[in-house]
Amino acid sequence: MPSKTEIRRHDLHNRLLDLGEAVITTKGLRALKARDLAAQAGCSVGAIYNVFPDLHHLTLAINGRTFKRLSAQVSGSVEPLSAAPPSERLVAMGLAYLGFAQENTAAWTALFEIDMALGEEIPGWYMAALEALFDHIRRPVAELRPDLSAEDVEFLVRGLFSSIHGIVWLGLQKRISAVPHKELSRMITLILSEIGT
Amino acid sequence: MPSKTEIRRHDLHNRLLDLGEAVITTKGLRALKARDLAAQAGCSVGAIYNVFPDLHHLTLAINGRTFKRLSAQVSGSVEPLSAAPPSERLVAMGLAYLGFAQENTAAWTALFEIDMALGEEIPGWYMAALEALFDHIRRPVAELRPDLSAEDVEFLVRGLFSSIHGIVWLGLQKRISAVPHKELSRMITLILSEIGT
DNA sequence: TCTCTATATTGAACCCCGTTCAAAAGGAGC
DNA sequence: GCTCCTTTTGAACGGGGTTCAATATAGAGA
Repeated sequence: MPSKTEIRRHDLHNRLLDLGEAVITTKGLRALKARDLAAQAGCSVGAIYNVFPDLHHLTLAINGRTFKRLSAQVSGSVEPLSAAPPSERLVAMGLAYLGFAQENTAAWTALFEIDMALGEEIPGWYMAALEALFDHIRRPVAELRPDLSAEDVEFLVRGLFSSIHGIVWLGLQKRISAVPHKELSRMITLILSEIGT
Repeated sequence: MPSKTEIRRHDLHNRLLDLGEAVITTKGLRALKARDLAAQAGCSVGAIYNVFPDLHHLTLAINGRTFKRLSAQVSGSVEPLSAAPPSERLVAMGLAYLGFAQENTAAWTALFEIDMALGEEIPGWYMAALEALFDHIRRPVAELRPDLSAEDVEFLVRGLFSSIHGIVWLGLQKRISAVPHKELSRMITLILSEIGT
C-alpha cells in the first residue's frame, strides 16, 4: 500500500516526464531547464532531485519513451510487408526511420545528442532498443545475401543501420543545411537498393 | 604597415587558435573554456572577445584547420591510387575518412558537434570542405554506375558519404560503446563494395 | 621628450544554469 | 496534541560565457 509520500513522488515523477518530454519534443534537449521544469510542475527545483538523480537521468527516461515510439512506428511500417520481397522490406525500414526522425526531429535528435560519457552507465535498454531496429534489417539482408558469413551479415546489418542513420542525421542537421524529404528518401532507396542486386 | 596594436591582436589571434586547437584535439569541444584559454594565453578573458566575437567563432576557425587536415589526409590516401579500379578508390576514401576520425577523434567530433543553429551563419567553407570530400566519392561512383542519371549519381554520392560518416560516428561514440577499428573498416568495405557490383 | 586624447585592454561583475543542503514542513504513531 | 523522523524546500554555491566602466596604452603634435 503506497504511502502519501510515495504517491506524491510517483505523481511528480510522471509529471516531470510528461513536461520534460513536451519540452524535448518541441524545443529540443538543450531547452530543458531545471527551473522551468519546476515552475511548470508546480514544485521546487530541489524536488526534481528527489525523484531523479539529475537531469541526465530524466532525459534518459524521456529518451526511453522516444525509443518506444520509434520502434513502434518502424515495426508498424515493416511488419505488414512480411510477404513482400526482402529488398522492399529493407527500403521500407529505412524510410520508416527517416519518417520518424522527420516527424519527431527534436526528440529523435535527443536520442543521440545526450552525453553518455557523463552518465557512464549506458542503460541496457539503449542497446536493446537499437538491436530491435537491427532485426528489421537483419532479416531481409540474410535473405538477400545468403553468400555472406553470419559474421559479415552482422557487419552489413550494422553498417546499413549506420548508413541510414548517417543520411538522416546529416540531412536533418541545420548545420549542414536541411535536405528535403524527397532527396533523403531517394538517397536511402539508392543505397539500400545496392544490396544484393 | 601594421601598428603595434594590430600586431598584438594578430599574435593573440594565432595564439588562441593554437591553444584552442590543442584543447579541442586532446580534450574535445566541451573542454574549451574562456578563462582557461585566457590563462594559457597570458591575456585577460575580455581580450578573447577583442579578437573573436565569441567562443563559437573561435571553434569555427579551429574546425577550419581540422577540415584542412582531414582533406589533406583523404586526398593523400586517394590520389596515389588514381590508376586503381574505382571500387578500390572508393573503399580507400572511406577507410581514409575512418582513419582520420580515429586518429583525431576529439577534433573530428568537434566538426559535427558544434552548434550551427546558434551561430546562424554557416560559413561557406564548411560546405566547400564537404564538397571536396564528395569529389573523392563522385569520380569512382560515376565510373561504377554509368547507368545512373547525373542527379542519381549525386544522390548516391551524398548518400555514400553520409553512410561512411554514420558508420564512423556511431562506431566512435562512447555512448553506443566504441567499436574496434577492424569491425568498422569491414563495415565500410562491405557497404562500399555493394556499389556497382 | 613630453603632453594629450582617442583607442585598446582589462577583469570584476552580470546573468544563466545544474546541483546541494540546512532549515522548514509534513506524516505517523502514541 | 505532541513527538520524532522523513520529506520538501529554495536560497546559496560553483562554474561558465559574456559585458562594460575603468584603466592603460599608442601615436600625433608641440
